[in-house]
Amino acid sequence: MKQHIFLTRRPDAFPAWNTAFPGARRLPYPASGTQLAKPGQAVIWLHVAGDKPDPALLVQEIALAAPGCAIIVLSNVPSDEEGLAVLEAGAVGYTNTLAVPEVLRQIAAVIENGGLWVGPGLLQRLIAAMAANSAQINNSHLDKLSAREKEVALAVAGGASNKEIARRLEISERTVKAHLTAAFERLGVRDRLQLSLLINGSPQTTPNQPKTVH
Amino acid sequence: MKQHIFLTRRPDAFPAWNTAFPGARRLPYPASGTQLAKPGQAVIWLHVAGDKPDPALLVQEIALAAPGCAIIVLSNVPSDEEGLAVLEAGAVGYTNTLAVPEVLRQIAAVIENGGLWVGPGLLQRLIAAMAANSAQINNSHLDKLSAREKEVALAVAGGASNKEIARRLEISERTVKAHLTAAFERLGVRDRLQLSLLINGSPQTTPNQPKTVH
DNA sequence: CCGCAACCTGCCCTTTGGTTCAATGGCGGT
DNA sequence: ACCGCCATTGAACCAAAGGGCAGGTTGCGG
Repeated sequence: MKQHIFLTRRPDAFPAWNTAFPGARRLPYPASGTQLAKPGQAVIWLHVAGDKPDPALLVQEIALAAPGCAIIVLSNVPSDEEGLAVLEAGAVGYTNTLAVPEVLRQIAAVIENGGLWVGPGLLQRLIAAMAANSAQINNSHLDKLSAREKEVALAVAGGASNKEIARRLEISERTVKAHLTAAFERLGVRDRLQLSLLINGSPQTTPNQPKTVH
Repeated sequence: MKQHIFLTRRPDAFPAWNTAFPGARRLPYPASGTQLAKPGQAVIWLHVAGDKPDPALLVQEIALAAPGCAIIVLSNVPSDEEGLAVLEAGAVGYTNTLAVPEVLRQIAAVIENGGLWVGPGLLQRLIAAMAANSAQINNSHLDKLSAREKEVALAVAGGASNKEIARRLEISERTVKAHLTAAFERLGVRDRLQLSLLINGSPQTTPNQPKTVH
């Protein structure tokens, strides 16, 4: 079992930590440049209260002061944004300051096995976002279009005007319009802007009324 | 401790599972419509070998057969895509079939505390993707616009027409156009479509000639 | 008070986008 | 040969977008 170190500005509170790890040390934030722990020999629990020192920056500093040590952030007011920021900065865990000892030990166990600990809420958001992301990559909408319609639709999704597309494909502007009208119909959108949102995979696409099919 | 059930097509292998959970049952895949476990009373470990039955669909079926039960997917050939798919489908864990008993117990503990278990590799990818995503949300372009211009710009980026925006903001359509003209000018774009691409953070935005400023 | 920026609007105009009603020709399947 | 799908186009038309000109209000800092 590695050495556990709690970093906090208020060294007098939070008995849950002592309960979870009786042998842990409890320290104030270290000064920049100091050595906090032997490389890789400790687990750092970082308590952040507000956003006065940017939590993400703090994590990066601590990482320098204790190279190779796992850093877990405990936040008084956890938010998905903050969690994302600290994890991006290199933390391996993010949870509420008020977590009960059992959960703290749980997290420690996961971290010591090389895992990352993320709260269910944030994780759900991550998964949803990622799924939406991959959905927009192999975006099946284009399969509904004919070869030529696809070309035109992609050009529109890139921001081109009808005239530009006509020049690029060496067809008349009228034909561009014809392909577009067909594409709108097939994809159930109203105009080129919504076509673009659909193809580019906008976060929140308004699901238009699909217009009576015939 | 809840009942653990292993679902696999090959009921003869994987002694690690028995080691981790000596009292666990081991069953073949259930037929559609059958009741697999009492609602919420079990943890289902689902072993998937290839992608013959789509793992995600399988998860959804199992979820019906054992409502309220946590489902953890064990994959012979884990991949980020597969992990993402099964988590999206409702699984609460995803790991390698070859996980050692200690890790299996670890996962079980996390799941029983209401957590989700995701391998570090996938999690890292999720975080990176999410970070990229949020970066494009608070994109600095909007800061160049006035409060009102920002509102209409966002509406346009969502696919709204001038008429709709006018109604929503309770201003005349002419004013909407005025705000838009100003926004185009400030952001150096030509029309609403390119505005949308800029704000929604299109992958490859054609960086238009910024039109001689004056 | 004056200048300035933001916000709001009407009138009128041009350009672009989108549709309706056509028609022509190729190509593959029945 | 015929049908369906696709690509192409013209003429005409209407709606939407975009912008020039002109004019208002409000609020804020010098």
